[in-house]
Amino acid sequence: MKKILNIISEAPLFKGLPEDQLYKIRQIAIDKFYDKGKTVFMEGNDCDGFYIVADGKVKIYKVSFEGKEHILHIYGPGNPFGEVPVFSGQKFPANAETILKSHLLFFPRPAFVDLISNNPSLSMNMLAVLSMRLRQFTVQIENLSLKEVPGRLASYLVYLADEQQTDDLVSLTISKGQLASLLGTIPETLSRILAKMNKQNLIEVSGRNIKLFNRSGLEELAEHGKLQ
Amino acid sequence: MKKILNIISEAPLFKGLPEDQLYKIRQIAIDKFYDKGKTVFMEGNDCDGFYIVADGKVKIYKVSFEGKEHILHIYGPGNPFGEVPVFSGQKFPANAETILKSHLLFFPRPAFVDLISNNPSLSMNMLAVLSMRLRQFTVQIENLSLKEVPGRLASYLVYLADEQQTDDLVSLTISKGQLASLLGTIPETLSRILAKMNKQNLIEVSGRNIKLFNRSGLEELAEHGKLQ
DNA sequence: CCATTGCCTTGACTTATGTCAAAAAGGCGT
DNA sequence: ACGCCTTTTTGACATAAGTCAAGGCAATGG
Repeated sequence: MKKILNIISEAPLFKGLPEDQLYKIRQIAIDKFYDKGKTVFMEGNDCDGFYIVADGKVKIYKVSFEGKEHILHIYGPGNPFGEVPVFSGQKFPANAETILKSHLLFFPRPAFVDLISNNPSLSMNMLAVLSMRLRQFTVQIENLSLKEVPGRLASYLVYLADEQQTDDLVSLTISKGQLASLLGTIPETLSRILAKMNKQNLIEVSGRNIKLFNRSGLEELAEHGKLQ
Repeated sequence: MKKILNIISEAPLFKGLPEDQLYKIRQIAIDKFYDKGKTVFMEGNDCDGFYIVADGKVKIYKVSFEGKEHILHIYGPGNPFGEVPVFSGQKFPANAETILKSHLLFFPRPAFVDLISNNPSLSMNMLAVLSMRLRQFTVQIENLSLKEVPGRLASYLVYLADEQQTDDLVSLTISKGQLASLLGTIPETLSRILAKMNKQNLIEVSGRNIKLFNRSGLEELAEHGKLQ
């Protein structure tokens, strides 16, 4: 129970809130447990609340008519998801599925709306979180429309290195198939591009571990595209 | 002056607010006038506030290293833009430029943050607006990664027909070059696809007016892709 | 130790879309 | 009506990336 309060207090959404508020928030949160590969909600479902990942990992994705899947985000501990329709008052715009055994906190819409409309600093936090999301989407759209796959991959690798605070050895936290989907491409293409980057001594791939030989080269690639 | 209050009261951001609040909002808004083709802000600029279009039209776009431009949105009267960094506290994530002679309302950040943190229903509105934006972005990303250009164009035409409340004759409010950029492609490709759709009796193009001969065919195309 | 399963890679091929260059079609002011 | 400009269309071509099919690799469990 204490651990949960910890997660809540460290989630971006609730950061900096006074302790009594955190308690109230904990009180309206409902614990939900999922095995790996379980659906949390599906596109078109009515939204009765949103989630925060306490433990595990969740992918948010859309599926094309032909069944091709595109992953929009992968969220881990502390990240909220499904909060958009809470405010826009519509159905879920995408699917959510656990990719690990997960523990989620569910915040029912009415209770949360109540909470937020009585707590300015919570609503400011919420605005900040949504704004960050919008910013990330802007980057993602830029990547999809302005860069080719090698550029997107390079961005991702640099981003990973940043996140993992290393400048030469990153490890993928998702399968290559999922990475392909996250980058808006297919496994075959990803595989070929990784091989090409290998050949050009930009990186060295062994399984899910990738050594970055030439970080500035990757950054350049992420910026300007072309992997001749 | 009265007209401005009208615009404010009808903007989604401020819809449903009590009159005294609208006055306060009007008081912190600064009028700015731009000729066509003027830059409002550029990517990386410090954000000192956000804008609402009172009159005219503004494009939000990103530019790739090679100078290729991708339009993210086009906003008209009543739409806010540039509000993301107000809350995420960062620089502008994209460029904004008028595509018509425009009258914008500028809301300085400190005054607006002040306003919002003292007014729960304004912050709820703001949350709803940001959520809608996120939803639109989700659709846009889906389009870019899951559909080919014909599908994206078909979506856009159906959307336009909806917006213009007609089921057979729509008129583009932007140039074809700009439309291409909005769809994440180039004018040549757009032109060819329009010609193809013509040949298949889906539409008839004359200048900026497009007759939709087969709306359900377009909807199908928007869903499933492929224009054989 | 082998077989099964899921994940990843490779090869051959197709196709959508971008590039470059030039012509055609529209606006607009004089 | 004229030339000047921008926008749009067309054509020939190049290429990134998807499709299909097969094979390799690694981990897991009998």
